[in-house]
Amino acid sequence: MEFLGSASDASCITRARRRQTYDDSTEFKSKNLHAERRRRQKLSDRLLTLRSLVPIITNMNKASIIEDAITYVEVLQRDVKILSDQLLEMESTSEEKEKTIRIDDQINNADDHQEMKKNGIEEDVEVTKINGKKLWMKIVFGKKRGRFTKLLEAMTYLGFEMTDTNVTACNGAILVSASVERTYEDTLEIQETKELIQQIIRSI
Amino acid sequence: MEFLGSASDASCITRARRRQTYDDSTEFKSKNLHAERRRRQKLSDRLLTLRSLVPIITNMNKASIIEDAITYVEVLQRDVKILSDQLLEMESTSEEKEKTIRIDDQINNADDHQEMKKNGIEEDVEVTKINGKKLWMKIVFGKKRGRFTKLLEAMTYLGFEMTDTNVTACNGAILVSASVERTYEDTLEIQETKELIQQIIRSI
DNA sequence: ACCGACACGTGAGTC
DNA sequence: TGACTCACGTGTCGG
Repeated sequence: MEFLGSASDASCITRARRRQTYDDSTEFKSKNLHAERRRRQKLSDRLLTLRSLVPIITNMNKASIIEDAITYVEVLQRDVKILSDQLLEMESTSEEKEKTIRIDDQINNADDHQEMKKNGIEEDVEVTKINGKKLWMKIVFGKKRGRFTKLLEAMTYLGFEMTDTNVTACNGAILVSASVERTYEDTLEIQETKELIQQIIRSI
Repeated sequence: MEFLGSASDASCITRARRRQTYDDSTEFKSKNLHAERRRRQKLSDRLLTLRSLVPIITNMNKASIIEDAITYVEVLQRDVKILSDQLLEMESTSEEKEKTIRIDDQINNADDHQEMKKNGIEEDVEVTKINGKKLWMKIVFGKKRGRFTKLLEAMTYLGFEMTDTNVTACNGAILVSASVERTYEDTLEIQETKELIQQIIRSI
């Protein structure tokens, strides 16, 4: 029932200001005094860590800390919702786009590999050397829409210069024979060039 | 200094349990008694609204409420980070995809008539006679996806046999020069052949 | 009976 | 000075 207690330290939230230092020697009071102190300190610590998580702080008050935490939680929840919605939307549109591409692919370059193989023709790339800078190559590949143009583009882009090109299309296959030299490279490795062409064909 | 105060209501957080009802009639104490009551109530309200925002609640304790709020804020922050990262990644990959598609389009089917004409190149078909059964022809036409293949198909279908074909693609145009002879027809009219080729190009 | 959580009233500090 | 916040000690419920 007595009021004057025995509180020595009082760790405040706002600052380390010492307050209400009482005498501890006189009389010992309630048994739950220390427990209550611990409880208060725990709550203050929690409040402090909460405050450390909230970026925007208006006041150092307890109530303000909680208020700021409330608004921050609301902001975070809204952000999560917005972000997940955007992500969902993006995924769906991306899937649609993929689908469109697939359909596009199917419509455009419906590959005649079947027909080609049915007629006993197989893909083939042969490269032989004519001289140091010049190669001759024979390429047989399944007809796809735009595949030859792509091959030309790719080889032009890669610096190949094709001369005396001979192209024939029959039975769902395209045969290309051409002399090739690379513009800005003095040596042309046969195997390397062959693999490059195979890679181009595979990629288109 | 007196302890027995005048607290009538005590809105607890955990439940609406009435506690510590004191007598208000006896004596009036500190002036900040009401202010303190208001402050406590405000803080309790804030804590309650904060609790309403947190989905996972372990205990109804004040400290537990704040603790749960802390962990929840951490989870939300992590979620926001993860989501924004995913979104960013998706956007970049999507942009890459778009870019790929654009490049693909540019390579494939974007009819480059505009670019071709911009570069001073015009469609052209020239046919000259080599000998009775053999012609030489030069064809310049705007690049479209599959146009060359179609040209080859059409000419094969019409019985043309092309030898020494030279194909170049640049600036959105395709130039084809080739020697041509018709398999099962002995005479090849120059003007006729030229018009036929023009018709083929127009039709595709 | 013990222990934890709570609201209370109050003194003390700050602005 | 007054308005405000804070920590304190305490009584009192509930488990």
